[in-house]
Amino acid sequence: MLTVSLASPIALHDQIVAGLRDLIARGTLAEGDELPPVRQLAADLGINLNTVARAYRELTDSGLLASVRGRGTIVIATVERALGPRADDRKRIEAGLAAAFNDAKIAGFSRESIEPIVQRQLDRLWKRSATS
Amino acid sequence: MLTVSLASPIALHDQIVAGLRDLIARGTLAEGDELPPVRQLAADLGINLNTVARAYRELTDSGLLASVRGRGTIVIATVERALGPRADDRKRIEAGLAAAFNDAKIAGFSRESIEPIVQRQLDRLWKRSATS
DNA sequence: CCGATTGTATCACACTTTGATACTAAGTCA
DNA sequence: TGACTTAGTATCAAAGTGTGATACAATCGG
Repeated sequence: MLTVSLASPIALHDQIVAGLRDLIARGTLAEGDELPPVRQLAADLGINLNTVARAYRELTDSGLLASVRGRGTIVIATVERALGPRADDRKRIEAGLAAAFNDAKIAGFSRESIEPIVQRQLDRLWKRSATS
Repeated sequence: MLTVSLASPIALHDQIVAGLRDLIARGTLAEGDELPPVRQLAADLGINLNTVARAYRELTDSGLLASVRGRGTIVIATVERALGPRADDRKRIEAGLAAAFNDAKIAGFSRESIEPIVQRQLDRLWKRSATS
């Protein structure tokens, strides 16, 4: 359900955050769903419980999760948030896309080769009958 | 031409790398162009020269720049690389796009609202007569 | 109440980032 | 050639960040 890589240059807790956000974004984790306890997920991933706890906390601070000591952690964000995107979100997201596209351009991708990748990503999150 | 933020969670040298890659990707910096000396760019940005040197070195290792002690640093990568993208590049780029799109989905963006943003990013790098 | 389970806080260690400083190589000009 | 400037590089220290070991606190079930 979730994996991390010790060899990755990305910090472990950031990998967990990204993985959980991915599961939430695609609807695998929906509002009210319980997450595994920090100790269990840490054991499954072979890492320290603090690292998982930190990821949970960051997502809690972001308003996606809710943790109660002794009870557990659940998802509280629906996939489409009630109030829609804010200006801050847009800026951050545009920066993320720009970095990825710059990377693609320098790596030698053509527009024709990158567009199908983008379409597949969009289809993955915002379901639409496949174009093929 | 380039700015960095001390407040950003992203490391300074990574900000410089991303900024230079952006300039290269959009063609502002082309093959053969000289980059400012590490001391000058460091002074302009108000940071240490080692930080700039590290960014230059990382891009040199990536094959985008060439540095010669005593002479300077130049761009050696054309925007479209000779051999085209490799499998590693594709994986990394897909991961970057997925993270940005997940972010957008969770932030409440609809597919209709994200698509124009994507199109504008693509137009920015792979010029095409504007659709407007 | 007592124990089990869960998230949280504290502390230590290792690695990374950033900076201060010194060194080395290439060019310039007398 | 030799002195000087300009360029990237190497070395070392300080501060910050990531990860882990351990102990603490809150909740639930018997």
